[in-house]
Amino acid sequence: MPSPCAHCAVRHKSVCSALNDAELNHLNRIAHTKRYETGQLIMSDEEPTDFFANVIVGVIKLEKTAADGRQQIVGLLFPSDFLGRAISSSNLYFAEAATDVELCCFAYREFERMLATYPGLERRLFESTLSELDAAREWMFLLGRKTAEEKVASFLHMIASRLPAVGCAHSPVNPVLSFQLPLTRADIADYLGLTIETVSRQLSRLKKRGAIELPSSRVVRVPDAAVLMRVATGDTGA
Amino acid sequence: MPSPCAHCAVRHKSVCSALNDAELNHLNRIAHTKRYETGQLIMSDEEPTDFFANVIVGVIKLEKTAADGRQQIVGLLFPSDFLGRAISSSNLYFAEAATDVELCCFAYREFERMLATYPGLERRLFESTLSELDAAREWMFLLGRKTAEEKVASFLHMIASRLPAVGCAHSPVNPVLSFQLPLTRADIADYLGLTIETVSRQLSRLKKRGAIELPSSRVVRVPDAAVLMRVATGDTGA
DNA sequence: CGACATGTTGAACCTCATCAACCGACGTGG
DNA sequence: CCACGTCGGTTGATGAGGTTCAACATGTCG
Repeated sequence: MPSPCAHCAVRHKSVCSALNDAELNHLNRIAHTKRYETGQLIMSDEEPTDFFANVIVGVIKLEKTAADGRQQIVGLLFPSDFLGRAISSSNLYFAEAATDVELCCFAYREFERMLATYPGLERRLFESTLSELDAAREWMFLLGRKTAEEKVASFLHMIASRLPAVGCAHSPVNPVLSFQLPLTRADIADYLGLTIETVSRQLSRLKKRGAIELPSSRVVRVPDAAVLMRVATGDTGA
Repeated sequence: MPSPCAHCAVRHKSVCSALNDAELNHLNRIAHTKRYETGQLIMSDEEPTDFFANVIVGVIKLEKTAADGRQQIVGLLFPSDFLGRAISSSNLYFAEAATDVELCCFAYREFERMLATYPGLERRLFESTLSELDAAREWMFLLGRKTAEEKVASFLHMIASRLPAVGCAHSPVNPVLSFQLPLTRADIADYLGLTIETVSRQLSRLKKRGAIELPSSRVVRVPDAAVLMRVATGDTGA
């Protein structure tokens, strides 16, 4: 009998890709699905969490909050991404569902044991941590050096490339990108180090420029990804 | 005969701490020392590098550059830190000596083999990567949400806590921190997402406030680390 | 319908970037 | 030896980009 994992949407992109079928069966035995609604806390920064998880559906924010209320999103998790600090003790940020979320969870203890048993798994996790580090550093450049317009354009470009293609299947000929924003304006602002007003204004600006269309406030169409990319890098024919 | 590593300054803090004496001897056989002067390129973002290294002496900048010349430092490496992406292929940033630097280098191939042989080593490297990720995310908050004054205060506080204690040994009673800045104003600006002028002004401001003293432009004294910390977090008795 | 959350737009303000002058230290060459 | 240029750093004047405060629009839910 085939493992339920065989039909998993993220089977070949998640950390599970490091495991063969037999090993996957083993992993599957300690796994269980969990759902969260938009806005729910998934991992606290105050008390330790007792599980790891693969993101199956939805988007998760990793966020830092200061005593005075300032917030900064320090990472986003998409389907196939891994949640939870392998090893580690304290969390310096918390995880919250940005959309409705479905996770494939592994109890802490048992997953640690799997890590020890299958070295490929730990290596795969290491690789994904290195990717997170790359992404974080990319974002450091954005936060420190990009203008508001570049930030918003970069954000849209990133979302367009990371979001699993959904809803744009109806016109396979036309390479127009169209997607739903998984984040509110407030979330986007907290991700880009801006205010919601500035985000809103820059979106309007990009629309006027023709770099994007906004059929509704949460839906974005990108007629030409290259144009958006050029705005994102400040490469405006100067 | 004791391994040369026995007297290494970073023996117990670097990744080497994962190895016992015999293993260390093995590692030592593939190691060699390299020196760089301030400003020298250590790892390029264009061509792959053929070695990993422990930082023995000095400070290294990890830096990103955009086509139009904008720069952002995305990480600093201090003695005992590890340089080089275990695994990985391309580098998205380059490494440059911020001060004169001494490295303990390992050839790529052979170090990879050691990683496979001693799983503790890979795990130790994984842990240090997680710490880097934490640091990067901490810095994302700084870049996105802190004011110029908070940024500079945070930077000084970070340096004070990471820099190996040197030169302040003459007054063990008084807990005054005093240290040399390993970075120029331009570097500090690139690390904080500011301009050199703003960095300079904020340093003067902190001096006027009494949060720091500046015996010379590169030497900082911190009479009270708690005061500096409060400025760094915007906790100014509001 | 009203209450509330989300998003847009306008006007005033402020922080920080920009441009520029200046200082001291250092090294070089006439 | 001093004139000179360069480099790192400081300080001032000015202005732009983003924040703040505020009003308004839109959509959803009881």
